[in-house]
Amino acid sequence: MTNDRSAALGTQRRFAASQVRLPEHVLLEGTSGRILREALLLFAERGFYGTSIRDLGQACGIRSATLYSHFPAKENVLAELVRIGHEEHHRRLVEAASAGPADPGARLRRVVRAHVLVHAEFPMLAVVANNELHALSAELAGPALMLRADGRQLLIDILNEGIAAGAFEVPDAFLAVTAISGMGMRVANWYDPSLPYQPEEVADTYAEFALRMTGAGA
Amino acid sequence: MTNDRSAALGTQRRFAASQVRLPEHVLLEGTSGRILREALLLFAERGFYGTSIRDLGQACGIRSATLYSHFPAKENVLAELVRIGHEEHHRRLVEAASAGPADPGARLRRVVRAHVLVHAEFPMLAVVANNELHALSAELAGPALMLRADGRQLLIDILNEGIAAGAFEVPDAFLAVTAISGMGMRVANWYDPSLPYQPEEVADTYAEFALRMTGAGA
Amino acid sequence: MTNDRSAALGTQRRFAASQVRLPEHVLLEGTSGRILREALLLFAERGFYGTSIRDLGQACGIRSATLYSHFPAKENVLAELVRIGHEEHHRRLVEAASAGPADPGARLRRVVRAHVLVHAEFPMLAVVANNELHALSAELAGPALMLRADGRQLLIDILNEGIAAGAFEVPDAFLAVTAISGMGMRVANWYDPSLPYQPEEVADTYAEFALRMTGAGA
Amino acid sequence: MTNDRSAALGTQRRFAASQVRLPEHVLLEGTSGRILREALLLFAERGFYGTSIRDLGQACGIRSATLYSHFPAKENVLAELVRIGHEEHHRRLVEAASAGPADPGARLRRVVRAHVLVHAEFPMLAVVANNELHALSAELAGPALMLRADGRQLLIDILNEGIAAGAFEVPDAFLAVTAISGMGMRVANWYDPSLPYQPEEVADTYAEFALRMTGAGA
DNA sequence: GATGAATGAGGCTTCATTCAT
DNA sequence: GATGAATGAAGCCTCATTCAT
Repeated sequence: MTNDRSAALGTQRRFAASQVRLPEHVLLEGTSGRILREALLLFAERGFYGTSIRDLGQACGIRSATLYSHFPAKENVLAELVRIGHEEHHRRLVEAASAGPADPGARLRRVVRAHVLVHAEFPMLAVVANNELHALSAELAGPALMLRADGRQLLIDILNEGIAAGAFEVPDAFLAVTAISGMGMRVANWYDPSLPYQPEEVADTYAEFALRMTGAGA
Repeated sequence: MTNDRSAALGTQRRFAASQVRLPEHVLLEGTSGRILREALLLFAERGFYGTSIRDLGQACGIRSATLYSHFPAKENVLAELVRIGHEEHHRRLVEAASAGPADPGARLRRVVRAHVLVHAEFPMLAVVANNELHALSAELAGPALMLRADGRQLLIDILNEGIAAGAFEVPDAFLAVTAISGMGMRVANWYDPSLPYQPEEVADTYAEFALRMTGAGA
Repeated sequence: MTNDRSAALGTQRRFAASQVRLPEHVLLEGTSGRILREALLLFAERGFYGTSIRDLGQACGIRSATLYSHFPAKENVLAELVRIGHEEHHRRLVEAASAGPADPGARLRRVVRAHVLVHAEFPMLAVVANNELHALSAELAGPALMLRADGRQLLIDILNEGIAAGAFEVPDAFLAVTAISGMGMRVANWYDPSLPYQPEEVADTYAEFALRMTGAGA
Repeated sequence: MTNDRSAALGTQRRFAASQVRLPEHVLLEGTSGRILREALLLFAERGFYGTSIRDLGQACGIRSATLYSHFPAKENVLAELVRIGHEEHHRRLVEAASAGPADPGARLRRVVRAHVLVHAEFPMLAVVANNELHALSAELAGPALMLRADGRQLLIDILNEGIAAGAFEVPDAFLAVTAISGMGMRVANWYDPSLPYQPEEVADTYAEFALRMTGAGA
């Protein structure tokens, strides 16, 4: 670890990443896509309430009124980003849980890798999805909250399975889940492609940490 | 782990705690104290930009204009909360690092305990300090950022020390720091006194997790 | 008179009628006709300023932009309705004044009948023509104002004629005109086909009232 | 009747009066009063939707934001005017119905006089109360509608009473009420202090008209 | 300390209209 | 004829802040 790194971290406010990225399957063409991309950056940097629609319009090169040709309201731009973020996260978690050997250790490793990877690959999206959810109405936040609960349950099940199978030995399963989940979520706040780590390296290392926490480390 | 717990977690937006708490040494008498306490709740729930001074005044039972008899501006209310949060966090970290046996494992355990404990005891304060910092001007955010960097360095030093001494064996020291730091920070988002865990239990368990991550677990 | 009737009247805002009607000779085919009919309802209910072209487009099943393929501007839709309303009113008044016995009593009866009839048969049109005229530019409002003045003069002439001939005995001719004209105009606000009165009944009765007012009642 | 008069009437859009008047008991001091007075003129001239809060603020010599120190919303300014108008109208009607000789003819004369008088004395208020009610939400319009229904019932009762007592002979009581009520309401649209009629003259003459309509004329 | 009134700036959103497709 | 996207203006309202009382 160099001082440069800590210096870089020291000035961050909400996150370190500087590149706007969205999952590949997300349509980014046209004005709608432009709006989503610029909103991702602005909402991540300044928060939903800290971003005015004039800010957003200016970033997109349109008048703020034009925004309403593409989204019903400002809130719906956020809702779309939150949806994309949660769906991508959930999709990867589910895929990781099911694809590959079924033993708890291998599953845990795959799921933690996926969890971390999505936070390292899409840090802004994760920051927005995790930190700006409170700005959505209950109606618009609902789907995301359901996916979130589902993903958490997936991790809980693996932990319980591993404990039941004698593969894991943890002081407390619930706390293990919060710890594993939490450390992965925070990756979005500090990871930056300019750091000398590939997302996969972080994912692998965090997976190793998770296995060590469960007493099943290599 | 029961489904009840995960269900309760599933509805959270920014944090689970419901009780406003500030460190004991913080003066909370008079209108100024009332303002700080209500601001803590509102900023944690809705964010700085999502809270108007009218909201704040109403919560305090005063007109918004009265606020200016106690604070120069809205931003200074946040700055004060951010200061309190970071100072408490830093004070505890430094104290934990210095008090007690000097071997890396023991120090790491004490520091992680302190880190987690402050997030479990003052979840709202931590949420505000961690998530609303971006709403402060560089000038007002500066002191907090310095304390934050200092605390992180403290953890880095312990890790490096333990590695040098052969007490710790980690894939990567930087990633270990981010993981340990991150899982502790997220405690503020899910911990709630109504959960069947005392803050100390969480702190002890997370410290155990940290030691396991460093290969020095019990 | 039952309480039911007065209760029904009690909830009215601008008018009681619920059926959109326009004079038979008005072309209502095609999209232009549809626009006129829907505008009649909306302008009557909410007023010109209270109706957006989006509202109007939606009611017609078209996009608001399509409206401009049929009318130069929103104002011209109103102008057309105002024109139709005033022309129909004027045409009927003139016809009533000229067709039939020339004695003042008979003429007054016919003219009042026509005046009331048009308000009972086309209440929405009358409400729009009478209440929304102020939303038209002077240029577009001009023709309607001329027809209106002409119609009023027609009534004035009949009154003066009857007075000169000794057929009428009124305290004040001007006030008699305002009273007769006014009570007829208000018919548009309360008449509803669901009431147990045919438009002709109302017209006959009001004509009788007018004659009584002039001292020439049956 | 001169041509001048009809010419003057010919250019009117919504009403002829040019002087802003409110009942004497209405507090008109301070900014709130100023707002009410200017709103009365503007709403009468251009309608509620045709008047922007910037228009209103400018007329009052304040910024539009200041309006919100005195009224919760634009709609509440209208609601207050509507309330004042309906209460004044209702108060006078009730007073006229009860004060004086109880025979139906005398009561009818007094009530019609009151009805007309209030429309001649406060033409703008009447125009706003009668024509802009549709711009109020159901909640805010409710009280006015109740007063209106109550006033109408009062007239209905007098008519029925007179008929039962043999004092009146009308073709139809309901239509007599609509005619009497309607001709009085329209006074607000044409009466102007510059006309060579005192409000009392109009009221007396219209009362005479009403009595003639009921067959009880002098 | 506390407040009501005032303000300038700006919030989000809708307005009527245009135009290339 | 019809439309989706765009626009400049304007809609109502709330913002944080000031200041005389």
